[in-house]
Amino acid sequence: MSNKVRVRFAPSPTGPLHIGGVRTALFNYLFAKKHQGTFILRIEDTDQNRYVEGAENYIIESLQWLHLPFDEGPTIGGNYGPYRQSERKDIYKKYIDQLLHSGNAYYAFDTPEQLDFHRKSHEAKGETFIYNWHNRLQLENSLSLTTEEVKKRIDSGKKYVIRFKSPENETLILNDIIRGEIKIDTHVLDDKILFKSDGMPTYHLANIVDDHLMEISHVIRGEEWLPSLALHVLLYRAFGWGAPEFAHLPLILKPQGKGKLSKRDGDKMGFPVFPLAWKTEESISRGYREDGYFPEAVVNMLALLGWNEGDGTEKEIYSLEELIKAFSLEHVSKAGAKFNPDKTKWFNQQYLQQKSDDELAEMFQLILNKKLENSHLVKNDKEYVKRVIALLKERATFVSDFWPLGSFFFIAPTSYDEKSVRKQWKETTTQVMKELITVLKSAEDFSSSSIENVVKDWITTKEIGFGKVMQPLRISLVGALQGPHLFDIMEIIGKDETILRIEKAIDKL
RNA sequence: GCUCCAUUAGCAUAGUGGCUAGUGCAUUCGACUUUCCAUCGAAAGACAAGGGUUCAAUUCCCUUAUGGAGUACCA
Repeated sequence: MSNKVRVRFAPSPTGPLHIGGVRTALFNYLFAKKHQGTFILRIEDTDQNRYVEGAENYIIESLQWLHLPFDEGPTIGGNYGPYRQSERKDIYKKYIDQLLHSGNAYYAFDTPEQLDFHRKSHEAKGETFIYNWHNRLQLENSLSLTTEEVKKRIDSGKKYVIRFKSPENETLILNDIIRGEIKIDTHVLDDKILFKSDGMPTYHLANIVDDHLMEISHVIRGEEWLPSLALHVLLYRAFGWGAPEFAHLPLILKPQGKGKLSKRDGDKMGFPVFPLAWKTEESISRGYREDGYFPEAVVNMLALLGWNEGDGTEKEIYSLEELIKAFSLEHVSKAGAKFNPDKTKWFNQQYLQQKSDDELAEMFQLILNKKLENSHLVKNDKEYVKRVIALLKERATFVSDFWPLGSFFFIAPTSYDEKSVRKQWKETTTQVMKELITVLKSAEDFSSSSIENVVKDWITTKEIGFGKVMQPLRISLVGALQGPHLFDIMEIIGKDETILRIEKAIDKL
């Protein structure tokens, strides 16, 4: 085995990729790139019953969207292929035979019904049924049956599985990069099924064989695999292979309460748990991409879920390149990381602030085109859009925010916020607004600062009071008491439009 | 039940055998803006409990509590 870093992300194509899976992919990617290693995508489709059409494409598209390209994998190939386990069936056959011959595995004929019966009856007595050294001789397998009987059963086409013969009494010391040493007694291990009766290997066998053949140097996976680590290490030993190093990532926990993050949490609290939207006949699950998140923000958020650069750094915004540089498995925390949808939004906001007005204008234009079917103001004036964005940017989190934040730059208000009107539009207001129109009409220079001077002078000399002018004016132009600096708005929409809107407000209110 | 893993403020985390335990989000209050927005400033808030080891423990060890994961012919 070479000492080059080779890691794999090995999802099952059973549906859309969960955000936890994406984080696992990300950590694998970061670790690989940090060490100039290879990032491999391997599709673990040994369970034919759970296979979902389109899931593999979904996985690949997700990685593409997040800019986490794999170096080897399905569709692009590599020197260690094939990269779908369903296409590696013959390989597993060969290796399970090896285990059978060396006495590390055995045939078992117990039917699912029989096993189920055992489990149930044990449960009734408050015990757990474990298929291992303490009872394997009482069950139907090639250890308890005669050689002839075993042969007879196999020849007659009776279904069987192949189980691992786990050692009876031994204390294993396992090593995890994140957790350190883990001790486990083999007498509590059960004889896991390695080969299913449908001729496919289970995850346990397939992942060891593939990791070995693909020369995987580090296995970085979710914490849910920790209980299987002993089995896997034992398997490497049974094959006589050196084992890769292991790192088990902490779980991603739901925002409130306990337990790991599930799709339901997202639905309930209104945030996506998938990178991309996923449509089935029954429902649509939202995705970060469709919800308007930037891939960089999602990556950044995910990277900080269970990892921190350490050394008291206060840095939170990392580009992918910076993450690669800073990442290390030693700084991955052991405790589960609670998912925080608000923080995710915050990251998106940070990234939005970093983008240029130009870039944002281009993205916003797409939304604008749909909204502005019959606007009299502007349709495709990029400069205009850019000026608007410059004003709105700092209060936006998503590109889609620009519309609710600043639709009045494109369409005159069609209605006025009732509460604001009630509070700010007094009887005298109409008269004040009429005078204001005269003042504005006289303004030659309609730039923000110069209108501001003119209006302020007028207010002071007439002793009207700022609020009495500015608030109704805002209502006239915006339709509500919100938006950026009023004089900036006036400059952008222009003199004519400004006066038009005030007249309209006087008329309507 | 059994096995394994975890536990710093509401949340995410940093950090250390010994001075006031650092940061971000959220919260509260101020400033600015006559916008319950944004920005800026400030405040409040934590080492799960008990026992050791030690001159000294949030930091090392044990127990308890709490939580999580696994316990499938699923991955």
